[in-house]
Amino acid sequence: MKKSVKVTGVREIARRANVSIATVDRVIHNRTGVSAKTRSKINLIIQQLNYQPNILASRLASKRVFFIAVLIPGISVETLFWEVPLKGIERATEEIKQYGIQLKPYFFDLNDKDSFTKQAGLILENKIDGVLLSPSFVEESVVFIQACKARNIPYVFIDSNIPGQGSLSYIGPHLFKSGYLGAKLLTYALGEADKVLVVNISKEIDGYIYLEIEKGFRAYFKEHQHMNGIIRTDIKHTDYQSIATSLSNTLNTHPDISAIFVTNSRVFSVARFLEEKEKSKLLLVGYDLIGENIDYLKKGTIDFLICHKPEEQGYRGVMAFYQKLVMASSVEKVQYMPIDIITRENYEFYHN
Amino acid sequence: MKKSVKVTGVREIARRANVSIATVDRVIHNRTGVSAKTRSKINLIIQQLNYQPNILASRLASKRVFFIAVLIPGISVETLFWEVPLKGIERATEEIKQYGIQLKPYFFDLNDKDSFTKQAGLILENKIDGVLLSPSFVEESVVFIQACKARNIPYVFIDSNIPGQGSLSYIGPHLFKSGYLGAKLLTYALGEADKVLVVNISKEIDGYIYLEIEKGFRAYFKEHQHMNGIIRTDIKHTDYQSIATSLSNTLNTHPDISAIFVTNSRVFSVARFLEEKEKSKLLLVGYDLIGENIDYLKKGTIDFLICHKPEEQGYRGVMAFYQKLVMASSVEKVQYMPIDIITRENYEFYHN
DNA sequence: CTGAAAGCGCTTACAG
DNA sequence: CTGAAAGCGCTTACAG
Repeated sequence: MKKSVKVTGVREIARRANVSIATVDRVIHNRTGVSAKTRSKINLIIQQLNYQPNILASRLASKRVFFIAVLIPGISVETLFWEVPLKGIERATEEIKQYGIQLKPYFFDLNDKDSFTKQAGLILENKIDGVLLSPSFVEESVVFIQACKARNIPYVFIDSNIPGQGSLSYIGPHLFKSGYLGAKLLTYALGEADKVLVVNISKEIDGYIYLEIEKGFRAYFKEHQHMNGIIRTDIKHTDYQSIATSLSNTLNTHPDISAIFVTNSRVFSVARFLEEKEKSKLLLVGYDLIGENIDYLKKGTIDFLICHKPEEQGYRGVMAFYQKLVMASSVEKVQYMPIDIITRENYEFYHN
Repeated sequence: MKKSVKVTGVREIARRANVSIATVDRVIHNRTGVSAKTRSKINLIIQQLNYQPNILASRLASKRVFFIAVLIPGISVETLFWEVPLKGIERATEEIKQYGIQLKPYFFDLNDKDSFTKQAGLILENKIDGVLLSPSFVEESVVFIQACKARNIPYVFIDSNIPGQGSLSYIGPHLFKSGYLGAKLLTYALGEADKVLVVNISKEIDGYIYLEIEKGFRAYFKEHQHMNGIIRTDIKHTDYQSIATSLSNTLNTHPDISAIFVTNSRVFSVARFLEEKEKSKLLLVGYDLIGENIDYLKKGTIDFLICHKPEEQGYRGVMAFYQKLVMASSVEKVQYMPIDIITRENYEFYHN
């Protein structure tokens, strides 16, 4: 059997540099213990040959396993949404487990900032090579990623971003433009003098996410010089009764509201209210393809749902680490997801 | 250095079966030259161990290269659309070339059935392991895939389907539902008595694709008991003058048309006509995010573009073969693409 | 029908 | 700071 004919492997580099392949390996992986002279000689040859390491051989020979911590909200009745990114994370994990990447999930409670901090602390106790996280709580996230930085652990944001924090990547929506599109969708049912209602149902009303979405929403109306008044309602209690009471008040005060924009996935509660009050004709737009929302979309109570490819966010989040750690290639710093417009005519193709 | 501790590799199987690893390899790959007895003994052990071959090692050791032929329309001014699937094909190829998959493109002319048949003939002259094709010409495609079947070559359809032909996979839109959604989009600007116009600009007016789309389109109006009349115009010559003349006639005959649906990417020509005649206010819906369409979308002359993820179609088409040939795993028979609704507010996130 | 051995292109202790 | 050699888990001629 003939010796390798590959003229661009470590063996060939070693031959040209007059060193052993072990030394070549040290240079390729930037390890210590090589004289500056040897190092630069080898680097030159690597350039000349345009050497691309064989990932298969590399992963096969190496026993090293990369551990990636995943810090996202746990799945509850209230946050079914997070099922879907998790599914994407699992799909990616399945695809690349052969390459020695292992995921460790840490779930926090979206109603409890402390749970985030606690899980973040647990992550730091272990030896990990990366963190995939949803920075739902901005301040707590910043504290955590400072600690990651100090330890030289790369991190990737999904779902929402904290700009300027040096993340390996952000994978998620352009929130401003998402709100902007939401406003546009409302206009399909808007008379000249009609008012629109923005509903925010969340304990975290001042969160970065909602602020960005609302900015985009208002920008649309401003740019298009629509004279329609924008009413805003904040509902801090997420139980149905609180929501119904609040909406009842608002709609009584402003009978000329003809379209409603809900800034998150709790739009189904608004849909329920409209059905009960027989106001289903109001145009209703909200977020996310969760089961309850789909029901109202099918019935026509919800007219549009906006989605940001949650499954793909999870998938790409894991893949970002695969690219960096296994392939040693660069990762796009910002990966905006499409802002999908979902109606009852096309929702089935976005499900899962 | 310790011997492998992996208790589930070929070595362990060989040890348990009291044979050499070469024989195990023969059984794993269903090769001949193993006695029935030995074969079943080994298969049993494989089951017991739930053995999963190490793809890395397998591809590293094997010098075999899989050749996949790609049979799609060439890119011309008229068919810029096909740039995008090709991009997806190239991206996938780049990702998996390490695994010994090589692509060979064959381009045909969408205006010339013979060119399809000719390229198909060229493909069959070579030794190939799979074909990725757009079955733009149904009859010619059927002839070709019969030949593939006879040679046991798997094939994958993208962009449009020929159902019941035993393809490894179909990756593309659900055309009926795409037309159905198109109809829905038109209704956002429809008065009770308005008429809608369906425009088909193509030499191949009776193609399977257009028929399916139109079926879905008409189904929507029927199901929703809209009384709006549907006018249909076929334009067999794709130059602008022919299109303008034809549209001019139709719109003069039916001044009550308020919305237009173009069944393919040539919607930009209709947009140009509307602008020139100062009829930009008509609602206009068409297909595909090609440059010229984007221009009119931005200006508001085109209101909606429908897209079916052309880049992903190409990407997944290649990956289907990777899954089958390299991973030896199963492939989903039908992979419907989302039917994306594109407006000027969200188009940028679908581009490329 | 079956097996021994070389090899795929890397990485990893270990010895010096 | 450097190198020789074993090994990762498979596949592939070749010999019998």
